[in-house]
Amino acid sequence: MSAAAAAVDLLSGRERLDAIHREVRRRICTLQYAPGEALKETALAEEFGVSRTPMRQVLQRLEFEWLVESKRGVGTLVTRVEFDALQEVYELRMKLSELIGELTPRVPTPADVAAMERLEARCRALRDDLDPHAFAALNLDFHERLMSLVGNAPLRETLSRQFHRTARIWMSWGDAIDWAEEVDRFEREIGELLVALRVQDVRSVGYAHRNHISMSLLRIRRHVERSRTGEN
Amino acid sequence: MSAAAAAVDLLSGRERLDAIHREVRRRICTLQYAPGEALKETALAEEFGVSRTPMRQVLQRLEFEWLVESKRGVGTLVTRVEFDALQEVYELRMKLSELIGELTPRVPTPADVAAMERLEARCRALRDDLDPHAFAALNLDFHERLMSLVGNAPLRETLSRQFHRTARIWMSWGDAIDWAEEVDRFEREIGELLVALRVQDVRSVGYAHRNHISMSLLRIRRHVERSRTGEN
DNA sequence: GTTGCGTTAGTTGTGTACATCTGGCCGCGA
DNA sequence: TCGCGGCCAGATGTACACAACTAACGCAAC
Repeated sequence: MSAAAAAVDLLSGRERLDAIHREVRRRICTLQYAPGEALKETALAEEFGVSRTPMRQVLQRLEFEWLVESKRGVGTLVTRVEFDALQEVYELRMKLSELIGELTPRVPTPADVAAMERLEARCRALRDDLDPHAFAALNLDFHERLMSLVGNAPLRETLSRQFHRTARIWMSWGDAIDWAEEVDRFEREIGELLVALRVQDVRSVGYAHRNHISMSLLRIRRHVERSRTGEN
Repeated sequence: MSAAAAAVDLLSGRERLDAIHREVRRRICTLQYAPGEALKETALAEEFGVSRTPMRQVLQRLEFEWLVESKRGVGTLVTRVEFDALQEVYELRMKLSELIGELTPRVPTPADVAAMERLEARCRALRDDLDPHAFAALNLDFHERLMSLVGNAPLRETLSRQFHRTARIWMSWGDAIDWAEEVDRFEREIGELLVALRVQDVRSVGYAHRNHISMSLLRIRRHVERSRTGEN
């Protein structure tokens, strides 16, 4: 068992499986596990100090979330991020984000504002110290904060599911991405959301988030088209 | 192994698990398994001719869909349908239904119209021969047909997930429901959808479906409030 | 050099024994 | 008669051995 997995060893039953699931999902979404990479049940089980049986439960759950794909005799492959499939996810995420403020959201508290301000500070710190993994981690934490405002549980679950499916798309470009610009845009999104949060206008939070998803999609599409014409 | 499960015995691997999953889900949604009932892994595994291991995979999948809940030492309980939780699902389903025609739907074909007309005929036949189980089965088939029009795969998956979660609510009322009226309403919904289908207007299909979900929610709410005041 | 095939190491899928826990039953005592 | 507490049948959770399958490697024939 590894040191990183020692923390989850204290937990038992369902909580332990949830912790392992979150950890593996985080590794996938931060590209610690590369797309196409084969995860081995035995190795993961040993690392987390469990047998293959519960480990397989976790991987099956990740398969439902479209993050891995088990192939008999081969391994459990981390899914590749393909723009054509993810475009549909983006379109759905845009529509779902509008619903954040429409379906009985939770009223923002000063604690929410403070937490978002901390995220803003972390984002600012990234401008001078670029680190794709740290950027991805910030993105995940930001998402979790945003989700805490969603009062409708099924909507929250659906949003999270679709978010994690697309979370890796930024990381998969390698050096073709202008990180400074991305960090800048992200900081601006957090800033916009803070304005809406301070006046407790969750509807505007949802719309602002939708706009940023929309702009992300446009940038991704431009990038894909450029690289495709470049190949031809 | 039972006779009903002999059909799935020919399949192998993932297809077999999918078939078992659909069958158990159908039994839950048609109230063949009552809410609160304890399903036993061993009994189900024996019936479907598999061991506990793959049977547990199916049940875990049903747990993700909120249709069952595994409790150690007790059994795998079919979840109860509680209005307060399902109200959120209904609100999300209404919004999602509007998206059916907005997110690149498939263009309806004459085959779609014909299939929907067959469903209409089945519904008409139910008026004279009331059978809650047959009504539920019709509802499931209708849903599947409707979903075939949804071009956006993540939306289709989300809609199905939330539909199955609420599919049992009609059945759980027992004799308090006016079946003739429900069948009548359902036939009218199919009729409205047919009008839109014939002119290939999927957007109207989505909106009509949303309206019927909305009216369903109102009727359910009235029913719940009436029964609650009756209890006090 | 290239193509084809048999072998094999290694992976996921399945079956099964055992560990752990739960809820009800039974019996004892007040 | 009621209440409490230990016992136990039976359920899910876990570990592990084995089956089934895949891809790559080596070798032989052309």
